Amino acid sequence: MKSEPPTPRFAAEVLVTWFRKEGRELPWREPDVSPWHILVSEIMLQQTPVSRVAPVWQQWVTRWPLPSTMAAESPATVVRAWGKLGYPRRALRLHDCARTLAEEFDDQVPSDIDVLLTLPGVGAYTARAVACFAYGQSVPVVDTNVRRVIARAVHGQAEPGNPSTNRDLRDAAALIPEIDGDIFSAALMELGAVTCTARNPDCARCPLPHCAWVAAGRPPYEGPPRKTQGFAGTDRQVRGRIMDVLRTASGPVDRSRIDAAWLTDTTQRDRALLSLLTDGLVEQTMDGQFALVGEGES
DNA sequence: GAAACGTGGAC
DNA sequence: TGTCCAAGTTT
Repeated sequence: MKSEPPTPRFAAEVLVTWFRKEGRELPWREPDVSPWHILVSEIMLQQTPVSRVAPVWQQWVTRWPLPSTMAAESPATVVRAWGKLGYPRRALRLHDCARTLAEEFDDQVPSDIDVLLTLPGVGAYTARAVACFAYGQSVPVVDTNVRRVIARAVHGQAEPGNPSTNRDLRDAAALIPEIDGDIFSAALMELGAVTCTARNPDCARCPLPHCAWVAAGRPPYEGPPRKTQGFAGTDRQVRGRIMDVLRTASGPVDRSRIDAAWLTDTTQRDRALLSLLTDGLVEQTMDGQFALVGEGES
């Protein structure tokens, strides 16, 4: 007899059960982790792998137990503690966020998605991740993993097309069960992170009772080539070099130290430095030296 | 919607 | 060795 695809409800129960048994024991998933610390983990995890986030997050939890304790620090201190997680503007925004929470939210992280969205560095993903993981709300949480799982299991495509927040949220919302919706959202992400991965999806271990992509014979991705972002020789690399000099230094440095960080193209070097000043990551001191913003404040 | 934005591990 | 990829947000 012909077997129908299982109902979404059935698939959801299977996935929730799988997650409870197989889900990774990540430090921010431990009981009694505060919403503030979950928010910190989510910001750090934006485009940065779990393995690199974990040790830094552990230090931050101990060092800054409340938004107000972080807000009391200079931006330079926070950016330096951010280390080499990448995209240091995130550290700056998180510091801003801490200040906002301390001053306007009584040191508490709001639970309402629309309020969360007003916080610096908090976008469509992070707002829902906090609502779901910190407050147990049954809401769709769409990251790159979820988009990939839905592309495969639901749409039968090897890879998702270009992101579309509204469409992606609708897709994910349609799958959420009435019971354990928060666990389900976490499970969907986890499946994409550990099993339904970008490179070598481990279909043999997939708990889903039905996958449209597998049913179609795992056809290769058909669609416009996705834009790959280079790095070597870009302004981003130069910014990274300059930030590394400033993070490593204990205080303001001479212009010559900045210049030594990128010798091949002085125009590009100047442009990168200017962009760091514009971003508010770097500042120039009265005597013409350069430093992480707020260096010497606290 | 496109482009910019770090860093390092894996293949 | 070079490309791909990682719990996205902002402009």
